[in-house]
Amino acid sequence: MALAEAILVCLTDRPMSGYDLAKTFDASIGFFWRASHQQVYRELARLRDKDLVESREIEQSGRPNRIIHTITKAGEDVVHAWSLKPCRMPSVKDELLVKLYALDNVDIPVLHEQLDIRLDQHRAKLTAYLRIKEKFYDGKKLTRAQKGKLIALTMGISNEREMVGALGKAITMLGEINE
Amino acid sequence: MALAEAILVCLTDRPMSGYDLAKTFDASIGFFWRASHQQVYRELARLRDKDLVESREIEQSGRPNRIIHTITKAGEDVVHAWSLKPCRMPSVKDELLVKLYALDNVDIPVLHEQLDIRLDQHRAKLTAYLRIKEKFYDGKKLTRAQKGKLIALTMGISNEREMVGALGKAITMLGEINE
DNA sequence: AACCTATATGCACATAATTGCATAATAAAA
DNA sequence: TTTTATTATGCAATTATGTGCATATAGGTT
Repeated sequence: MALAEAILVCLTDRPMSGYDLAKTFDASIGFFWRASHQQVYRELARLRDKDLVESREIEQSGRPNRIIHTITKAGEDVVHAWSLKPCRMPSVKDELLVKLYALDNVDIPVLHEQLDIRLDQHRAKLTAYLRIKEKFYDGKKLTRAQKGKLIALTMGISNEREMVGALGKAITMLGEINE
Repeated sequence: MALAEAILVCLTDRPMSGYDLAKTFDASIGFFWRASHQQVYRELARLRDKDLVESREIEQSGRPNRIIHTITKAGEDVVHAWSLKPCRMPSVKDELLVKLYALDNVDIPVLHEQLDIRLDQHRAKLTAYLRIKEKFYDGKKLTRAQKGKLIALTMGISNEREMVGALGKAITMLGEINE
């Protein structure tokens, strides 16, 4: 249910359209909570029904009107209440690890490729995170809100770096099996 | 959809009851793909409908009869076909990181506690994984299937170790904000 | 005596997520 | 000239996941 809260959190920063939010979920906050644009629009409708956001339409010509969503007082209260509730452990669901676990029932050269692909994906993420850190955080005077985002980003970086290392090791171990 | 495949993979090892599978999902394969016993029973019914497993009942007295599920040839084919399909990136959804991201809208002492709790959870996981590695893999002669499980476990260990380190660092960074 | 754990199965309801579809205009690139 | 990307919204159907409930017995603990 924390998609609602993630959206509300974004709106505490500034009022946004569904489109803006969807983009935000493809970048910044999406590093920690992934959601598609369809999910965002659906959740926005629910938030509006519960009066946690207020929506007003901005006329545009040539394309659909923008609908700008603003968090309400009730919405802010929901965010605060959520911040007090314990966090769940993110549920582990990784097909790649299941395939390693099931090594005897799996095509090993294909698995090798899949590990390489995953390694590239984590390398790409790491590069993206490092670029953001350098561009927006390094050597800058930061507000408290920015410091929070930096802590989250730092965890992301550490995570991706570890995955790159661990996948490299896994690929080596897998290679040694066939010798 | 890989719950179906995860179950089938377990059944390639040996025929099992739903209860056995549920226990397996609380331990070994559950480290990489989490599922509750309700999910397992429901998925087993679906696998039976598709003739990917064969189920036979074993009479017992005093408690419900055991239903032993055996993977069929069609089931093995499904596992093999699955092994050739590309793996998805596990979808990131971590409330704790969202709370850090939203630092300005969050109760900081409570967040501090939540980070401590998460740190303990990862420490506990790390300890459990290390114990399993020591007990079942270290200094033993391993089959290929076991080597696969060891690679997956090694990645799990590396992951947990990194999380413990990163959370420690995050807690320090959070502490420095309030100074 | 009351409670907890293990064994063993599963339904029903609710919430969440994915996938495909649908619309509609502009501007730039191939 | 056709295709693709960008802006902008959203529904419908399906699949997946989570939560609570329900049953039933044996054996050990407080």
